[in-house]
Amino acid sequence: MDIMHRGELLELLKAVADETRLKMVGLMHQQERTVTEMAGLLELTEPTISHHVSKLHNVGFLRLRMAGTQRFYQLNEIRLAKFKAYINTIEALPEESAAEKSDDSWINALNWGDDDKKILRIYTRNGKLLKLPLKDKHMVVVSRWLAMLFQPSIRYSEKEVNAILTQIHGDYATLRRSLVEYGFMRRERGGGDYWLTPENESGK
Amino acid sequence: MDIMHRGELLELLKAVADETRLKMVGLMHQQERTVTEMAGLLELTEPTISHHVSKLHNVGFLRLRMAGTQRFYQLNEIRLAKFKAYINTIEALPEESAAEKSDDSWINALNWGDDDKKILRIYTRNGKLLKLPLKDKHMVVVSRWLAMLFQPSIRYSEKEVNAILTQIHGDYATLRRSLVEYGFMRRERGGGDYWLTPENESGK
DNA sequence: ATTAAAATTAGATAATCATCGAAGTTTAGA
DNA sequence: TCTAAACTTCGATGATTATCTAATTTTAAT
Repeated sequence: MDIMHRGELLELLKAVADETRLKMVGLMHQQERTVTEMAGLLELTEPTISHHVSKLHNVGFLRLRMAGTQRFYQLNEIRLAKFKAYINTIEALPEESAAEKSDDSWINALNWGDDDKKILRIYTRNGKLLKLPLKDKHMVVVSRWLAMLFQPSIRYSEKEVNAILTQIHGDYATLRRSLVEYGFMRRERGGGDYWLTPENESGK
Repeated sequence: MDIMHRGELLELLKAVADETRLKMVGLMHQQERTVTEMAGLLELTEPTISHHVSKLHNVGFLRLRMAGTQRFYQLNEIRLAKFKAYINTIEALPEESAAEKSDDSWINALNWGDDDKKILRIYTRNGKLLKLPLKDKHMVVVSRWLAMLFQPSIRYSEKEVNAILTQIHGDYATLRRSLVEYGFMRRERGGGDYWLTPENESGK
């Protein structure tokens, strides 16, 4: 798997090095929680909790399930396990190499309309998703981009799909569902492999 | 050993969730470093590095060796290992019980002069050392207090002494040496057990 | 005693960020 | 189409803190 650089571990540490967020991690362990629920328990306002949820979610510490007007957040145990594993190398973290520093030129290289490029720029940096879009329109654009990570005519197991998407954002499950929901990928009825839908193979 | 509460782990996380300090952790791994040296390497001023060293040292992440006007800091691997171990319980940390919340009344109960009590209050909170005193006079007062953690006429192995002192501050080695240096404890020539010096048994 | 080196402390500034109230968005249902 | 609930976003505020310069302390050496 990929190596963790100092900058990445730093982001995870910052996400968790806050009293309120540390409490929230405890609350979202082994059960789903809504923003309103946590606001009540911690005696803070909903905007404040929403702010913290966003910080935790953006680094992939949370999984999200949407149901009606509610959003159920829960700890992403896999991401957390990775964090714990990387902590063990905290004294010996490699520098970020210059090559992989801030580069968004890949967006320009896309054969897309300017509007879509602008949207993509909102949510990505260095080829990673900073946060998940809320607006449907934006999520479609992001999903179209994600579809480019897969090869035409190839069948992927769920595990493989997750492995690819987790490079982009910790909440790979939400990304995977969006790919299917917006028609960029299909899967066999009742579960099984995934593959690109033909009309989207070109990424446009 | 003792249980780690949320507040304690939070302190450790905050100490390490900073870009400069994370770099410093790397620098002080497997070798001693001085403030001036790190200031040069990180291109920051000495006061800035001193500030960060203090944050790391206060939570016990560093060991200190003094030599002339220089202070050599190095990672306290034991404390770091403990931190790594506790990270594994991050989702399920207990609250701090009300009983162990902010209580400094124990200082008043001491049969000491007001000046010494005042000094002790500078460096301690809730029975723990916030930071190590620099002034000799202050360190003597702190050492006299530390001596009260031991029983008269009992011999302690170095391991036992360390176990007791580590409850007070992560840099137990410095504390242990101070106890001997200021005459509150003695040890056999050439190493071996420690014991309280008789004239200090009463803690005064 | 003076001086020099290393480190810390004091005080100031600027940036970051947790929190809030108000306003906007999305979804479900009447 | 209107309303209500859940959540997010916006804009503002206050607290924290990383960093600096200047001043102080500590130790060693001349």
